[in-house]
Amino acid sequence: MKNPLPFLPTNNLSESEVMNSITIDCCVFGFKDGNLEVLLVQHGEGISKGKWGLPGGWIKKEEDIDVAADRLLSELTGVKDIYLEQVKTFGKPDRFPLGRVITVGYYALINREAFNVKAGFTASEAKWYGIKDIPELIYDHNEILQASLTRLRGKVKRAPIGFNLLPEKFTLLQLMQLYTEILDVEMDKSNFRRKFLKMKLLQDAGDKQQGVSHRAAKLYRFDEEIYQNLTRKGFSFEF
Amino acid sequence: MKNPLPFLPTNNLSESEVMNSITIDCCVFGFKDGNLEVLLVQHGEGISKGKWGLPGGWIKKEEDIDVAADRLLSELTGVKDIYLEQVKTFGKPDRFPLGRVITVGYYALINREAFNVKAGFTASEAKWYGIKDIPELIYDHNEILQASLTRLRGKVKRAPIGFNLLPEKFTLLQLMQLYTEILDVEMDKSNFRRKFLKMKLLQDAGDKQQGVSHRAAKLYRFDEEIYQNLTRKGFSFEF
DNA sequence: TGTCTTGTGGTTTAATTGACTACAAGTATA
DNA sequence: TATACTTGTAGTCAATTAAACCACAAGACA
Repeated sequence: MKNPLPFLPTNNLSESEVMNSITIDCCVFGFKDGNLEVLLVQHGEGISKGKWGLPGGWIKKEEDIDVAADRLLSELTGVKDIYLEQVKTFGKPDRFPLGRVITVGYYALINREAFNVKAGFTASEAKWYGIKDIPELIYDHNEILQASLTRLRGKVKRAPIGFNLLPEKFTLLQLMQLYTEILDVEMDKSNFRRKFLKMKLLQDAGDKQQGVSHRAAKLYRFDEEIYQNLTRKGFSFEF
Repeated sequence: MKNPLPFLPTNNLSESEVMNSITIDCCVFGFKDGNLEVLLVQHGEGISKGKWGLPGGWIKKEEDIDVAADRLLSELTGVKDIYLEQVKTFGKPDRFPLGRVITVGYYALINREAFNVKAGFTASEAKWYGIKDIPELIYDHNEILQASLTRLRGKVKRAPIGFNLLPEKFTLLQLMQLYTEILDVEMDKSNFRRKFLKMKLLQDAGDKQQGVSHRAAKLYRFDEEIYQNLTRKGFSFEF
């Protein structure tokens, strides 16, 4: 059966290898210098040439959709086991201009210090954009991005997923800035400190910041094991 | 193009009218006598004959997926404008035994007093099951139901959607029982009362219960307008 | 030495929660 | 008519939590 939609990039997959009416689009979040950013790619071919959009691609015929999202992401970033969560499926009949394509939206959180975006994927270029400086994107990608952001904001209050955006060791102020940026609220550093330490989710890393021009802050590490215990009881990060 | 999956019921749609690799399944919640229930249908034809599952169906080629879910539901229940929310898309390659079919899961909340399930749909029979008495369902429908329930539990704490399960006028104790049942927690009627009234979401309906063998309780009504105002500020139903 | 910045440990006060008590308003029935 | 029974409604009180601040320590830098 011929792929009825030959106008979409196929990520080096032949047309017969993929499902022909459903794709995946992924909103990759990163955090740098206190700013929340999103990884966008510039389409190098087809009708969207030159425009920015979310990275995405086809699902293989015998591939789980979560696996497809994971594959797409490691093809793009070179990193495996990225935090990934399905957001929503977008299915307006006219969302894609050249045919009916439904897309499953995901968002991902990555530690920007630990990877480099691979060039040459299906896109000619990839670039980080600050969350407040998102340009007009192709198709309904602005809507997907907005839904991802809303989901991230909700999730971050109920589960400690924010750590996926930070390096392994971090200071309490960095953590607070992360929450401040994601939730877009001001908070008191002293109250944040007390509240977060009381949860006992953080492990003292032993050492301190290096090379800063002020008093060096203690470094902490997120303790996955302790978290698993707390998860059963459930807890909240309302600030 | 011939529908490659002629073994699925098509809800009176011809094969050429639908997308052939994607369906919708819907978990319909109802509330009766203090119990949370789910509407299941028994498949009357095909390989799943005799087994129970969630109501579902195909998406038309030019139809938004949310619209398709809404259509499916009003075909089944005869009620329009039912509260409906997309939960998640399920895409394991082997979830459906006879071919690759991805399904978008929704859940719906309906007021059981306001409708009758229509017989004859794609199913030979439809029946309400208590949330604690769900049988083994076809395909991955148990998983879809579980995800829907989890989503409902989360959502009900952050938005006043529970009212969709109640008749227009209800007592505070009915409302509390609804929360008790959905969240599976005990609560104090007096504290519940205080907390809920403080939100000022409820409008005094003016009259009282009729025909009960005890002191008649005041009836309340959910005030959509007031809710819209509060929504902007955000609020929580933690009990 | 003094000043600047950021980190860290507190206090104070108001608001919220959870557990509980008391009683009011009806119905059923003896 | 009186009594018990059930559910609705109101209020108390101790314990906890949250928000707004304050004070100072630890280093860097001039």
